Amino acid sequence: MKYDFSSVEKKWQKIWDEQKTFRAEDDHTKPKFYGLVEFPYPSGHGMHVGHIKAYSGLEVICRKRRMQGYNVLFPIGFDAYGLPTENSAIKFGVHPRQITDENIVKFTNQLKSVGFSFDWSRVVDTTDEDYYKWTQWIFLKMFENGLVFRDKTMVNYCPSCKVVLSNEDSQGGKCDICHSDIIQKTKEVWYLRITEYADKLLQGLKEVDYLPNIKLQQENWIGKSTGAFVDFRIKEYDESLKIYTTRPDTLYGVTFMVIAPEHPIIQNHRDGISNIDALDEYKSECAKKSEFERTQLVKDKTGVKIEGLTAINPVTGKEIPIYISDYVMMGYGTGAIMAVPAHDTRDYEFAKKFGIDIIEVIKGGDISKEAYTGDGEMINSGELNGITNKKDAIAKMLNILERLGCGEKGVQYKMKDWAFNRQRYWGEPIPIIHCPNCGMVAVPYDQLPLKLPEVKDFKPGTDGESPLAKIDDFVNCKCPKCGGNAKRETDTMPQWAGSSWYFLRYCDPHNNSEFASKEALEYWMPVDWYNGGMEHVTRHMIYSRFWHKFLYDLGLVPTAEPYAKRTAQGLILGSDGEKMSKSRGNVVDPNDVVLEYGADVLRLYVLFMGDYEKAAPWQEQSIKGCKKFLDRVWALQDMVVDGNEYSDDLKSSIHKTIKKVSNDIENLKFNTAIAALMTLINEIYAKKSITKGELKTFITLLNPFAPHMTEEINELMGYDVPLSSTEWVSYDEAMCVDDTIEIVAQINGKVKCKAVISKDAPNDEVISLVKSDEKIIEATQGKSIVKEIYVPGKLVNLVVK
RNA sequence: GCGGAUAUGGCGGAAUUGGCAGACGCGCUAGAUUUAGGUUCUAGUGUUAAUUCGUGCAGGUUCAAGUCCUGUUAUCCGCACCA
Repeated sequence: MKYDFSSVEKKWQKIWDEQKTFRAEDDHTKPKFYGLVEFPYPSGHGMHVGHIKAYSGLEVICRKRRMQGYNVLFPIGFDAYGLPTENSAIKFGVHPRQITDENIVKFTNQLKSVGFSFDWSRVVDTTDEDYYKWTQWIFLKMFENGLVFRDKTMVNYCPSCKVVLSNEDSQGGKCDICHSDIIQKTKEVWYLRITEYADKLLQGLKEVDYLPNIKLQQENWIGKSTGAFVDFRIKEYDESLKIYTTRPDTLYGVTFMVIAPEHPIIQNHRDGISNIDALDEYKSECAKKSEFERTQLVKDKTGVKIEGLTAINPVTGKEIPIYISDYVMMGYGTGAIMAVPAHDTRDYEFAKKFGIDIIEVIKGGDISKEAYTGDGEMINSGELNGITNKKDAIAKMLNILERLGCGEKGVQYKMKDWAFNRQRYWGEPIPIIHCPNCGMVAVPYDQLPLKLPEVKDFKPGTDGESPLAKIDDFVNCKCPKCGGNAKRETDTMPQWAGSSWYFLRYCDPHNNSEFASKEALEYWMPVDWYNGGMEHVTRHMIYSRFWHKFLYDLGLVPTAEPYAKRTAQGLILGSDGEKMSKSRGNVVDPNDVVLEYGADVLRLYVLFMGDYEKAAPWQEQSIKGCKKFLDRVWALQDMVVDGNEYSDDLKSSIHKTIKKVSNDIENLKFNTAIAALMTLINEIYAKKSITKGELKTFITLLNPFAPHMTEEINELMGYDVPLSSTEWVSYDEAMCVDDTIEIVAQINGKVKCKAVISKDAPNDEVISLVKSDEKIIEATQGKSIVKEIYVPGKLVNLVVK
């Protein structure tokens, strides 16, 4: 009987849909498991095989958890605000709402066609009024609590199109649309004070189970550094220039200072600077580069010396020049640095180019050739001379600075506050009103959601305004405080907003009075296991942890951390080994695979193709192996003999397979779990028969991977209870241990022969057995055995001379 | 430049974490079945004349290294020159 995957898969998908098989239960007394995958952005291209791989991992784990008796919440939704939708709306003149709805339908059908066991009653759509009402609500709570502020920033601006552009749309300093030169323009924008949570975000990592490299990336992103703030007196004025350094120990080696071109001290003393024109020109040249580009142009340091401002090194009392250069950023530290050319590569390059003194203060390198950044004995450093330990040197210097009253210990974070706005239509409107009398006023909570108004033209407004700015009905309003005429904020929130709390909404998605009820949150939170892409472990995860921690501080969520565990899957590359992309033309559409091979084969293949956590290229040929395997599983039905027991010659293998599959699934080692099932089926084929009980175990183990076929076999075997409600199989540890073991005999580490021994044979017996082997005798002839090593159950190694 | 990773047969990848390198799958070879092709089944398949050599490259530690250490090269991903 040939397997008709198409009709069988449709049959079971219909049953799951109609019987709501995978709904999370509201019974809060059962043990729960909350498995979360990153919800997709419903793009017009439809799903990507990468989505299938990303979801298949936790899919297998969630199906297994249900079989283990857990009440499982495995939700899905759509992160639907974003530029691509808006751009196609502009291009085709269709409302983004319509495009989004169409795409969501498309994605839903595709996800269902793969048979994912999502709880479809809890779908969340970030662009839904009932959802973004609460996104705005949380934003207002942050506003109330002083975490929202306005400040200036530099944005990529196209003077020809008169719009603000993203970094992506302004690569190479050219506008993506009209190809004219981008300039950096100052604009006042919204910020969320995420830096206030920097330390909490860092500390919180101690209590969660994330992969070590994920933790490391988050730590590096937060980037806590301890150092010192030091004040350098300006000779010409009664003021000082504050810098931040992580290496206060090198203060004696400071021979110049560098400040960011935008540093306010220049504006404050324009009259006293003789070469102000040159500085202005340099500054405007820098304005053409984005911050990222500034980081790229490391090859050649540029800068201009400020004529008219001289700093004084607080410890040596020497006068030192001040330069402006774009390798110093206004956005980190104080926008000014003390330069120690002998011990900092960037400062070294700069000093070489401008002919500035280089003073060695740490022994160990050759500063005539390059900067020495290692440790060593302090020299040329007054009181610090002779200290060899960096920590001690820093401590001593901090003492000196304190005594001189010109410096103190300081902590800096790389992390910047979160620029929380976009000048675009398709996003959550920021619920703030600008009143000429009262300033910034929150939209009252009872007026939420502040709905996105209907517009005809979604194009960005000119002069960097949002399209909403063109709608008078929306903009003009009354101030909720004083009742006077006021104007609404017209910026919308960035795409990251909606995804910063979606996991909370899943707990109670239809609640109209709260973002989620306390009971639901207390039962379901935290997320037990979150899996997603490596590209989201910094931004999305840090942003959402920040929102969650904020809500925790308000007592609105029960746990300090949202995600108890986080893993990440590797990319699926194209068959050419390159990243899949439209432009390379190597994209695989999961639909095609479902149509040609079936959903079970697709699911199996994405998990079998390689280590789940590593990137692997798509190989059309290899899919056939998975197809063949499932065909062999189907054909097992022709070999069934009666009996619910495991037969003697398969017993041990079955127990071992149960153990391996069970453990491998927990460790995301799906490829080896599947390989173990393949090995077992090879054994069954060699034997040409399988008992009913053995087959039942086999399809139970395979069910999370290939649910359609296994449910069908289960039904054909006459079982009333579907596998989805069947208990996961257990194994007997004693059955996994063999009575006899094969050990290896080595001479000087090279394998010479093998021997089969009983599992509890004493050491002496094993060694003498090995020594009596012909090959060993031959190899040891005329030589003396210097050492005998026996690793129980593994090998014997004889060292001979 | 900084940060994170990766490198094993013709290919995708295994290797219980220092103990038989190449599980499992693809591909390939031969045989069986089939009118033929496909499918399916069976056997073989790193390399070598070898008891040889073999996990990007060069060293080192060890009785024993894909695995640990030092250096190095290449590729991929992320980035905010992080002082």
